[in-house]
Amino acid sequence: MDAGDDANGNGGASGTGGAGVSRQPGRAPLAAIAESLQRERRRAGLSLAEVARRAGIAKSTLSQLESGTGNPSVETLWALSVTLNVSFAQLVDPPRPRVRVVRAGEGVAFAAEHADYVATLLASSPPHARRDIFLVSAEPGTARESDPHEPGAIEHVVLSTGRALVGLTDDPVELRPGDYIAYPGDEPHVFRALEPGTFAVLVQEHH
Amino acid sequence: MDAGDDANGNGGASGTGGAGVSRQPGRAPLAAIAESLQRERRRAGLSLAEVARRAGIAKSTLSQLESGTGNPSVETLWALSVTLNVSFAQLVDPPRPRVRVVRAGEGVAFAAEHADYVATLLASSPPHARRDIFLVSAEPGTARESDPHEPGAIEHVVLSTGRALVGLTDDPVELRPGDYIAYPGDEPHVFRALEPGTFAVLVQEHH
DNA sequence: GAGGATCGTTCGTCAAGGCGAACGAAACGA
DNA sequence: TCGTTTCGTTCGCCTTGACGAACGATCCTC
Repeated sequence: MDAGDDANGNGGASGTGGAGVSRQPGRAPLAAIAESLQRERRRAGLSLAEVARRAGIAKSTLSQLESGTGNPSVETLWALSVTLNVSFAQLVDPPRPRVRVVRAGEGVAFAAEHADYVATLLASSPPHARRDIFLVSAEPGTARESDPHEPGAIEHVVLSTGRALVGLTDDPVELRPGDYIAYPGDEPHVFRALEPGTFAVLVQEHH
Repeated sequence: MDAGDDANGNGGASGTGGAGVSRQPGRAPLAAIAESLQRERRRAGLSLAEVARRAGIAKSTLSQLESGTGNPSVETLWALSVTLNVSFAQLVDPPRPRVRVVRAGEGVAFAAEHADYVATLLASSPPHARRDIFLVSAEPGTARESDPHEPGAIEHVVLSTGRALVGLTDDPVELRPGDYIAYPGDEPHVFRALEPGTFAVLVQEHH
């Protein structure tokens, strides 16, 4: 991984973890951490000093970590994971190849259920790519509640204009233009426009 | 760009979390680790001394960790996760739904090579699913030309506000709010804002 | 109650993590 | 060529994690 992702993902841990759990390699994956740190930093196009500054650690420390020397504390690694926008688990867990199966016949059939909610499919996922991109146009009124999708699904929303309450039904977040949110698509979630002319970009990932 | 991310991640949460970006729990979850350690140990019905012995660490150390004091190194936590048969991620991440929010203006801003172009990484891709989501903020002026990425890469752009010329360098297309374009990322492409305050959502896929 | 065994915490010591500063290497420009 | 800037590594110093031993508390049995 890069990193991240998890956005979903991996979420967690869970996810990941899951798997990983049980049999972990006896040795702590310091080398893997070193690799991940450097890869993610380069990926972001940042210098060692810059990342260290943002994470609030010494660049000498980061240098040692990237070279595989050292055994970082949880706080140090956490700060780096936050700065690099990578899930903590992903830094530590050896990136295992995950084979995912997309079952035949699966597909998110999408239709606007409510008049005050319109989603336009911009890019549909080919058989093996698993992401759909929607442009969502919504007006204040009924919220659009979605039943959970397949396990592991993740949704990303970037609000373009207006205001909206988005996220898990339990705990929605108010978004303003430019705000971004990601949440597990396999739990009940909601999209409720708070202003007329609310637009958003929705990226759905299925696994 | 790419980056990673997790944006979503879960988060980072998952772990990681997030990153800097967003606000994950800014603080390292030492309290959560403490709780998890004790819960898992009790679940296994083992004494503190026994777990310490199996993990090869001092029981005093484990005692402190379970009390929330201390900031364990990766090796120490790893040894405990193996002994308790719990994924490392699970120890660190509180097993909760991960919702990640990146507010406008937050996030890892990619510095733009040009002053009039800023891309913010919202979600980065995991190792095998590769997609990065960026919020692009651009001002009229120099165009932002990108060198080709890996073969097979595809970019999707949804314009939120303003106007922009987007697409292959040879044949860019003028986008208005709500417009969408997709083009091969492995050919030279360009993003040129035509109005001040132009925002767009960029989804990169690599293969 | 005294003795023993087990539990988890606290204390003193030592090694290692983390830091700032200095250093060499490489890339520009004058 | 020299000076400047930026990169990443290396070098002492100090703080802190980790250890082992001792300690009080609890729960037994005799």
